[in-house]
Amino acid sequence: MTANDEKEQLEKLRAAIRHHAYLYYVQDAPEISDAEYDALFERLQKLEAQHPQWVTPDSPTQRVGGEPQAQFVKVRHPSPVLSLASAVSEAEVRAWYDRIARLLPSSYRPQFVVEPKIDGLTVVLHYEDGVFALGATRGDGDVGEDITANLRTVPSVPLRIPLPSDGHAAPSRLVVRGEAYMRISDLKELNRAQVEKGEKTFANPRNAAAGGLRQLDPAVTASRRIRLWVYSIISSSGPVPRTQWEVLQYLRQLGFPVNQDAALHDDLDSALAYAERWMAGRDDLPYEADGVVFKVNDLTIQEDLGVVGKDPRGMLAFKFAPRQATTRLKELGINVGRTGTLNPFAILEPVELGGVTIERATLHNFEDIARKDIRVGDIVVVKRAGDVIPQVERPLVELRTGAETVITLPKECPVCHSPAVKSEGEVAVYCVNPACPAQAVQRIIHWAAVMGIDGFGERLAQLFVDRGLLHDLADLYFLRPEDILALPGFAEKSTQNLLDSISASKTRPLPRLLAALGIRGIGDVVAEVLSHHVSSVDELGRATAEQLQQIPGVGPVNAANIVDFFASEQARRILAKLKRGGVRMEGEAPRAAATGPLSGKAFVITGTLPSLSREQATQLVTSNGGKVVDTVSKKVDFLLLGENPGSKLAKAEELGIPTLSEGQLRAMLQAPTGDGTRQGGSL
DNA sequence: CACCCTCGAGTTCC
DNA sequence: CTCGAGGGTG
Repeated sequence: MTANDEKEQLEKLRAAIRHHAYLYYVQDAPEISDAEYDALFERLQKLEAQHPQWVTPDSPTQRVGGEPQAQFVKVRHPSPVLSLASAVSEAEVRAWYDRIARLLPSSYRPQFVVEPKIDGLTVVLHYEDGVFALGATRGDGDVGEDITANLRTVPSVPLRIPLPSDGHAAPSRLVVRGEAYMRISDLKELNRAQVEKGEKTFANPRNAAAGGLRQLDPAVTASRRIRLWVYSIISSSGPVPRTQWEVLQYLRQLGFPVNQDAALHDDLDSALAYAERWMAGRDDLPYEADGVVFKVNDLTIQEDLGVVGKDPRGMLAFKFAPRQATTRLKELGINVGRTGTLNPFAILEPVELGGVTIERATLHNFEDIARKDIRVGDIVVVKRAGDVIPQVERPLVELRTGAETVITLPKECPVCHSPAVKSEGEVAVYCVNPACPAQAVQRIIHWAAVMGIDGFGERLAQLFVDRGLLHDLADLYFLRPEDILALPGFAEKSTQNLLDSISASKTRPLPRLLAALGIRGIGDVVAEVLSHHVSSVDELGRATAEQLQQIPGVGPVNAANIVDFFASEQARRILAKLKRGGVRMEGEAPRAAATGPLSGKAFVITGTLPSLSREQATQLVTSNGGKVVDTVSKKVDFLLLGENPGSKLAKAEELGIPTLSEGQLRAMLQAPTGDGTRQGGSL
């Protein structure tokens, strides 16, 4: 074989390998087996080894290797690489549309391209004379980092723009923007390998791709199975299509990998419908997406619309509200409850979920932690219960590195360092010190909330305790204006408001008072029942356990809790102080349950009512003889239904409980005699 | 004694 | 909202 023959064969091999790599990585439709591909590749390597002078930078063999770099060089982008404004609801997308429509000629109806928003790392690729010359991260949008050596190892990054099939000539200079990402399956594999090597695992594909591309040693990047999708042209020496849709076709023709799920729509409704449909199937995608991007198709219009900050007006990310996220559990925190319970919570690496950044989440209790085997350092799945309260669902055990630490029961209270105890057969762990300052703060907050001292929450309670102004809840009634005024954030007016609010709390109905004391196991409902059997706090204090157990809803445990409470030195002191402070400790005139058209009926309120606050609605129901309870159960007669109801509605439907609107409730009150309601017996 | 139903307690973020 | 557990019932 002559040298010329060999050179020709070498070129053919390269072309064949490029072709098959393109089919495999870009089209995802290989025509030959992996083994056949490997054979071609080995043959090329051998030829190049024999003729090093023929090795070119765009040869498929040049994807691997390269010298590790000392650091990344900064690269200025030819024009700013913009970011995206985002929306989390259809309403926000429509609001965006309304904003841009006002800037457009009134007769103009924009088309939209909807593209998946890939969870990856934005990269900028430069081609000189059709050859991959420079690749950079987005950085701050103006300046990124040169990661050319690493991007060369990514198989779907064309090292040379494949010759287009339809006669288009590749421009001599072309800069494109794309997203480097990992498939979910590849990430899993990578994490498995990381665990074996005892190295750090990745919580999501974006971190893995970003970590992979920011390796100083390209050989490491090469092992990461990173992929690419390209979706826009940043600059070109040749003609550029005038619409986004044509840009995607053009990039595809040039041989770049372009996501297949992009779609062109003639109006916003159609685009939104497509987006919703596509998002619904997101769990089945091989890659992670965090939403879609809406782009005004006409690029001239996009330019005319301009930029706000770094966000082009002509584009919008429509993110789906994820129901869960994964992040690292950095540390274990412990809260002290009002009753002395030590409650574990997770301190997390901040993660966005449903439009808010989550930094903490409840871990419920230590048994739950043990059952789920949650450890400090774990990557955990976090979700928001009822779309509000973050909780740690489970650890991703397969992502463990061995550096995680098992969570054990606390030995002592994190605040007062008294011993922590767990009684047999009980889940909760308690701080044994009744004088624990953390408990005092919680009891004060509870008192203030139940007695209706507005605006006195955790922050203030903590502040007042720290400053030595409050040692227990009864001290509230001995606060002096000058002490409050000296505190940060308080002036004349706010001081007076607080004092007025405290003063107003001195005369509350007996059930409020009983609930506010914070006796373990005694909440709103039991306090209400108790108030029908005693006329004052003192009378309750004199009751024996046997007497208390006669009261419905009070069993041996609650009876003992009540007796123990009144026997404690601390409680006696506080009760005496409350009396001195002028707090009324008796009920009003002997009370019988109010009677009226709603007698004997139990209501649950859900959602926002048109004209009544929750408190007003409760008042309205109780003053007409009805009862308002918090949870839907078989004993509930009606669900009072407002706007945006929560899960109570589903529960009520399940139990076949009728719902009422505020209007229907009012109509029931108007009715001369209820609808055959039995008169609730007064106790 | 084994269930079922309700209540209490604690929870996060804006 | 969720879970544990108290209280009542069969």
